[in-house]
Amino acid sequence: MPMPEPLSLETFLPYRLAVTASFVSRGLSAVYERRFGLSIAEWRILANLGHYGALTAGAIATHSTLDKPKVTRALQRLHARRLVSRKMGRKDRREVTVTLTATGERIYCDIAALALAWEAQLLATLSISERAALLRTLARLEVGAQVLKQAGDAQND
Amino acid sequence: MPMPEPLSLETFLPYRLAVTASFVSRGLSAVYERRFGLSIAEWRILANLGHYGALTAGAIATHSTLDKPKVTRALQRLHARRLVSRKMGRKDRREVTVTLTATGERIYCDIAALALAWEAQLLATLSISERAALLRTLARLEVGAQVLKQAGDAQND
DNA sequence: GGAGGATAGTTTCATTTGAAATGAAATCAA
DNA sequence: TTGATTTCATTTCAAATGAAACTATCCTCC
Repeated sequence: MPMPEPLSLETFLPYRLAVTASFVSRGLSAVYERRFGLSIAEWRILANLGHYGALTAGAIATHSTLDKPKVTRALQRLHARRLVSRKMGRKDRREVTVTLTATGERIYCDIAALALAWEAQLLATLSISERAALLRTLARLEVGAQVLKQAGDAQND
Repeated sequence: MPMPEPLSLETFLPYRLAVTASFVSRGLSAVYERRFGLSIAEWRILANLGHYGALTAGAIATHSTLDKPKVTRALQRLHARRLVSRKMGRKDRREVTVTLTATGERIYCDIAALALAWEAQLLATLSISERAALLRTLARLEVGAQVLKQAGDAQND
């Protein structure tokens, strides 16, 4: 006797979320990869610096959910292209505070405009309330996933 | 004069989607990685085979949005563990048709049960209609992103 | 003050990745 | 049939990845 089919991929949320995020991410990155030669990590860092202003490398890693080596390497490339400047922390000299250069700021603004236009097209079929609901739901899932993960990890130690 | 700040990462959908998907994906994978020693790619393949039945390697790649080398390698590992069996296509002998073995089926069912339980916990804070709305919205975004990407690629050729 | 321990960022190195090349088989065209 | 073209899966190889080790600095407590 075949088991009842319990897991339908079409409606299994972790799967749908991963697939959608992958499509959206690749669609958007096509916009800036080709034109500006930036990786996803590099663009995320520019976006965080553009949005929050000067940040330490660690703060970038936290905000962007990139791991530390990725941040270090992306910053090296961005620095080589003179899109960011680095300054040793004056109080804590282990810290590196990173800022957008004028060129970096310009590129950030250019990409931000393109990214927002792309997002607007993507969201065109959703109503305002649907967009709001989506963001609210995503935020809740993010918190929920973190809580569940911690609970699971704690159980296995 | 500073430019008006247009791009807020807190509400920029591609970013939020990527972050949420990453948290959810890692949270869930913790459930089966440790207990069953399966990578995300391996589990996705099991899930597709369990759901759709026998598939060719190419069909798996399409359904799972994994690239072809990843599918090949994951199948090699699954085959070495005797969780899947491979059979040369009878009509087209380049094709490889992959099926779950009895062991594979059993592991798939075990993980499916765990995955569904995990999903249920994750979704506990959402109402039925919120869940439905989320799935509907994700599906629309997936299509939209594909269409936009094709439009963008066409422009740059 | 200095020993022990945390913390910020970098580097190392074994593993993973995926774009492109390859091989093998099918299909099309002449 | 033969030659050119396409398609399926695998392999290759240069590049990316990330866990763990490392360096430099800071902090704490005796």
